[in-house]
Amino acid sequence: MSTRSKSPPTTAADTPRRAADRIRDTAFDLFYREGIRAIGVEEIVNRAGVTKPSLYRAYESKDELIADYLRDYDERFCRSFEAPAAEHPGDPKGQLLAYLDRLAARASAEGYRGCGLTNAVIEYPDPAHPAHQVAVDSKHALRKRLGEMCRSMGARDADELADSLLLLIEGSYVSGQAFGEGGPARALGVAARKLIDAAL
Amino acid sequence: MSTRSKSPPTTAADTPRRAADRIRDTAFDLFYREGIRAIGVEEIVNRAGVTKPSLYRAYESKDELIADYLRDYDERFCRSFEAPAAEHPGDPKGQLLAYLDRLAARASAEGYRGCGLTNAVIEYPDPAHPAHQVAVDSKHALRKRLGEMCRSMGARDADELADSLLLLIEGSYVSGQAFGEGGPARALGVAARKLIDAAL
DNA sequence: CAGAGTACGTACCGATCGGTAACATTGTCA
DNA sequence: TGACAATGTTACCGATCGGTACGTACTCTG
Repeated sequence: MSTRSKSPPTTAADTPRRAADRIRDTAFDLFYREGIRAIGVEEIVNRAGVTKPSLYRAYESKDELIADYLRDYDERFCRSFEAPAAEHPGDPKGQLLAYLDRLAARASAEGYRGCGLTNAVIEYPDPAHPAHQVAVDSKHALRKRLGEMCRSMGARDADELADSLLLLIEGSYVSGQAFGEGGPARALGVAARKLIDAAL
Repeated sequence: MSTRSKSPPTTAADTPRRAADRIRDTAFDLFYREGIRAIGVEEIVNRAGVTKPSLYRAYESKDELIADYLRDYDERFCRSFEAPAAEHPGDPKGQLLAYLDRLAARASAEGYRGCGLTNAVIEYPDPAHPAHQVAVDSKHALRKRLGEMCRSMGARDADELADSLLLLIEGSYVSGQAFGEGGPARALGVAARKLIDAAL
């Protein structure tokens, strides 16, 4: 992460930190929870307890900050997606289901805000916008990764199974936001298992 | 512009029309294609060839216009969702699959922009915002309707099947935007058929 | 201690946002 | 003809948008 500290001899690990770090963390939180277009740079710096020039010293534009937020989101997503690998070594089906089950729980709980990358694609439909590009790249990587997992679990039409699962996953992201607690994402686990088992 | 005077209830169904109607049509198009937050009232009236006061004579605020757009969208959606009923009378499964197949085709084509209601939920995560409310109400209605259809086709756990299908549908909406042509929505039809058949 | 460099804040910019007031113009119908 | 409703015209409002010129405080080094 960003603990390249060479100078903070103090125990700065709680609140103070560098301005750029506070901006990044605050932007991450606000962009994710409230939406990117809904949040102005002014609000970010206010909540971060810094000032605008500090933001523009670290990022050359708001779009750059947005792109950085999305790259950060993608990184965290990848970690959380691959995390179950350790618990289920050599068991791609188990790994995938572990992620899916945790997703189902989060997505059918109150206050869920879906996937920041998916949301970004919708907020920025213009393919030329950096936010759109970063988010779409991430989605392509996910699709590919899903295909590999399905292939390595010996599915008949691995790509088709992967796409079906991707639809269920993306569906969970967005319907979690529309339905809140007890939303349709509760069906994610069983549906995925049915599709996987039918393809093995 | 060029059309000489003759605005009464003549055959004018092309361009002139009432200002309020042009505003509504233009807003529909722009909100859907570009996103709601991305479009200002100025751009709407410019493209509609009218002026701002005309907009504010027809709608008391931009939020009102947004809500009206979403109600309009919901109306059209319901029509397109129920349309297959005529072609498949007394066959809920056939009706549902007919809608799904058409959705799969649209959602895996270039330039698809998903569901305006789903997009609105993401653009306006605040449950107090009218846009959020209209969109969420529509989604609840869809979930209910899906449940009825699954029940009337004799599914074992109709609500669970309905939720699974809803995940696939919403997944198609959003991933259509991220992947464009040849996206995962092409798997919608087969996945839905597998889940339905497994539940009958 | 001097000076350099880093890190940050104060105050401001022009543009655009959603929204409005006041008035002129038009076409329709009686 | 004359009244009315609908629309356009122009100019404006305060707030907020993304972005910046410039001054200041700290700290590290010599």
